[in-house]
Amino acid sequence: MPTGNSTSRPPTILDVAHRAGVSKSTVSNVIRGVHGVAAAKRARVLAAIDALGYRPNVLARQLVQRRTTILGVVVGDLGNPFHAEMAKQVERHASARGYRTMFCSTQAEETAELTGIQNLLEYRVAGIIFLAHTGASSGARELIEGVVPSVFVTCSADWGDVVSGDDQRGAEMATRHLIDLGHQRIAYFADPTVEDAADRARQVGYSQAMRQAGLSPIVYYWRHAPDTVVHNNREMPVQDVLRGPRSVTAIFSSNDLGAIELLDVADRLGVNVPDDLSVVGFDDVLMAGLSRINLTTVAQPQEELARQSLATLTARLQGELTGGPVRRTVELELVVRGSTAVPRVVHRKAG
Amino acid sequence: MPTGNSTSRPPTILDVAHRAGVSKSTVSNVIRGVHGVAAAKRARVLAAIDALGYRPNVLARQLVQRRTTILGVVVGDLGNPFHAEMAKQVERHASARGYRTMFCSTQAEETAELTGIQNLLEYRVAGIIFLAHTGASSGARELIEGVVPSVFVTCSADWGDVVSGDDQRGAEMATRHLIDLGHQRIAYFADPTVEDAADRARQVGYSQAMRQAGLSPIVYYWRHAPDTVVHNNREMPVQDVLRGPRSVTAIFSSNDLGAIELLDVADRLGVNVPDDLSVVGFDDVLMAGLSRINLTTVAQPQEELARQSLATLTARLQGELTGGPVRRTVELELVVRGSTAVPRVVHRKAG
DNA sequence: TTGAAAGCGCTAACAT
DNA sequence: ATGTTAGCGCTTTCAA
Repeated sequence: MPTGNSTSRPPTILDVAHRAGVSKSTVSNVIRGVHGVAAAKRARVLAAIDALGYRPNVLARQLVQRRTTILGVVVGDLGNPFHAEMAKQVERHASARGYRTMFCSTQAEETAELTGIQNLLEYRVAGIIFLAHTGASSGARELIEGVVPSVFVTCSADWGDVVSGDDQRGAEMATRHLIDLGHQRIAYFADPTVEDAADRARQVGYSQAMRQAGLSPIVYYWRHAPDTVVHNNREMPVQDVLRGPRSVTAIFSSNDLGAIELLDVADRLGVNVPDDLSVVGFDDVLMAGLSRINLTTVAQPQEELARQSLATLTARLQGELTGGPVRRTVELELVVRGSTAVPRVVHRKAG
Repeated sequence: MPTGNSTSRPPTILDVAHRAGVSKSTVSNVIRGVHGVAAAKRARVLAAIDALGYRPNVLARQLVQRRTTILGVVVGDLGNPFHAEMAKQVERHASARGYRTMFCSTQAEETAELTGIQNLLEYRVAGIIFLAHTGASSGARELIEGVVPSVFVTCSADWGDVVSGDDQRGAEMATRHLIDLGHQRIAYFADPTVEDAADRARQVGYSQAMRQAGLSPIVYYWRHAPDTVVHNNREMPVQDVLRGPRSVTAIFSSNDLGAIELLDVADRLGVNVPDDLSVVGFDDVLMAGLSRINLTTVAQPQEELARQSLATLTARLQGELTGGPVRRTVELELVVRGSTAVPRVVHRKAG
């Protein structure tokens, strides 16, 4: 039973050694479980550890070993349910593999990301997992490359390992689903919070599916705040896309949050989903499954993504994986719910 | 410009000293910004630091200082949007005060919490912030008390500082809102993911408001999975509460997630909200504000909660706050949305 | 103002 | 099988 002495400093390995009447190496050997410590001594050491409430100082250990078991996790916005869930899964898998996680939140600001990375590096993290990355400048690369391995999950950089869903294929599935339902005027809505690389891949998948069906892609870049959309470098209100002469019968949003926002706007405008407008999202966040949201979406296997990223990173750390960046892609799945339906052609003609 | 030498070990303070032609103490003085280093030497040191790409090893520093600037954060479930947002705010405020955060996710399991705490302690965290706490045993207390200060945010323990919303008052407001609308059969739904202490306080607020209005409290403990509810130690399907002879006209849920689940069930059963059933939540998570959810709820000021917790913890760390546990309470606010309305008395009578 | 030296708590040779 | 010793990279007296 530990002496609840709150004023004294935490006991060290030396305190244990003294109490057990052995050298500190022996204590160290016991702690690290190295073979070849006499049973009697081992017992005495264990007893001393228990009596003193001794807890090894990981900082000291990792200082001499010159490597930590801390993993840096760069996360964009924990307020975003997709990111939060990814963070959770990453923490879970890291923890299971004996690593601790040090989070650094960037709010998609590059300066925040850069100072965050510096902090992680000062703690000599063993590796860095990017759940978001603003690849605006080469700042991150200059800080990290050749120092610690890093893996980009659901985001991308050409100088590190990448684990992500098959965005292009996912977008194709989503788009084809809408085409198969009979839609022809199908727009792609790019949400600004989606990573550039992912957005591009999804756009490619969308455009290819459209062209293969003889349809022309229409891409909108969404600014949520004033419910405005940018198309061909021109701003216009979202409502003009949902109604009016430029209106579409279906929208594929680059993520669920954008899609849900779209449902909100549609509701306010009296545009009925799915009768007047079909909406498909991307990610399959928890919210999407609520009966009131009921969003058709492309599901990302977050658990699998986290698993793969940790497998990749630990492989690098253990030297099992060497050489240039690898890229792992996991399968996505279309989850059909109630936000998509056959277009109401009659209405179109009448309008 | 740093030499991108990927094979060499990171430069140490000694490398910098050699290159600058000074002693390592001088380098240390420059790094820590202590006054009284000759301008010329300072410049040489700075140049050497830059040339080498030197980055101080925080582990080494904190080993000699015998204290870290790492804060442990015990979080229940990052998949829960309320927890995720709290985690985000806590990270933000910690970071702003120069602390790093080490997360440990517990999934409401005590063993996970306990091993998590041990890990944090091995890293010699300066303090621990609990965003969730299973106070089942005294395990956590035995590990932490007298070792590092800890603050319980939105949860509770009698041996540490507590920062939380005024749960009782919040529950009173919610209940009174329903009473004022004319409801009489108002139930309290306890969601299992809400911390015990918070749940109790909310129940008290609810019960008091009910009794003051001459109404009798009805408390249900909810098991989401099989849509079952426990009342007076007897299990029954939720639908029996929404319809049937035991039905109520309003429900106050101990959190938003439970309330949203309730909306789902109501939708499935064809029970109209708010006409047939008014629902009030607690927390005001992002989802609650979606037009399709539109939940009346008691808002927790998460940013303020995080701010206060960090203020409290850092005050302890700097010795500005000493003595027994303090308890800080922040004001809550009722956000009236579309899930509550005057009860449809006609319907009641007819049913 | 600067440098030398003694640790912080631990691991990992190396002796014994 | 156990103890001795030399660091890990840094801060912090203490002298000079």
